Amino acid sequence: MTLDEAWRILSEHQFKRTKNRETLLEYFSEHDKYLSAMEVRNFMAQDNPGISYDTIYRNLTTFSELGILEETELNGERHFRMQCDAKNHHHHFICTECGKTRSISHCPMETITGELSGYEVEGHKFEIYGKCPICISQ
Amino acid sequence: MTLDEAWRILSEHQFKRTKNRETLLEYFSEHDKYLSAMEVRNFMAQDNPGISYDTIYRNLTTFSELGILEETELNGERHFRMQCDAKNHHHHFICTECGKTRSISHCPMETITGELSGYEVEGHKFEIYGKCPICISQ
DNA sequence: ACGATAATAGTAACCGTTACGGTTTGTTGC
DNA sequence: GCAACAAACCGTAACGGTTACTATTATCGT
Repeated sequence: MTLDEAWRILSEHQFKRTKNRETLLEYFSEHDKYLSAMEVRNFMAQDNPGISYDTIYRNLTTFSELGILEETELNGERHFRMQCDAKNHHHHFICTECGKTRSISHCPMETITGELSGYEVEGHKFEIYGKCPICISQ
Repeated sequence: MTLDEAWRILSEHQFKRTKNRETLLEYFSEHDKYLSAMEVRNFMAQDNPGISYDTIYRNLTTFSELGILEETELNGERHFRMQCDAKNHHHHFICTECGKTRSISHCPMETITGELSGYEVEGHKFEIYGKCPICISQ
């Protein structure tokens, strides 16, 4: 997702354009990986040393709900990344070393819904963990 | 997994048979669902009102490492259930209403490893969330 | 039954997250 | 551009699940 798309979604929902949100989106647009709330906070504190946790978490949660960010839980902490392809449903390989991700086009749900007749499927999570080629060679 | 199998694994690893562990295993053997650490604590407190968090978490972690329990993270809390089939790799549908689970035999990794040449896969998570037939009809 | 050592109780610290009251900032209509 | 209103923010404290520590107790091989 581009910055322009993100800002369009925000303005459509009457969210204001603030310096904090600019910094936050800029940070995510430059990283192709899941980032913890603390990593986000540390980056934003460079521009704005007194930034509040309230601001960090409120915006991360809002952006996640709007589909601007993707969220997942790694090691008991909330992690976020820029929504990479809102149109096409997909999953991720996540490098446990550097955190970088790689999209997986295949979705297992296609072949499974038949196995769950009588059940109401609301969602699913499919993530693969391991080492990416760069981290393997180091 | 049966209680006997669990105790065999424990004794093989020189873990002692204690009242707390008996209560804990009994509780899991009677529930076909993921239970939070707090649910476990509340149950065990009936027998042993002064039970320590240390005891709860140490045993849950130990049992999980030994493969007696399965562990997953739901809503930011650690949840555990009796290992249902240690031999055959499988995944779960998890009812978001009652917490009960249903095994899914199909594993998506079989069809995906080819897509990840150059990557070192260490693990994966595949969970389906929704409502089970019983909760739908209520 | 004894002694070595694992297991536990009681309690406090830890850490990521959430919540709150008061202040500042962005936007909208003039 | 300015006022007014609501949204967004800061500073800080509370919260909840988890982890850690020390002294005490229980288990098990001998």
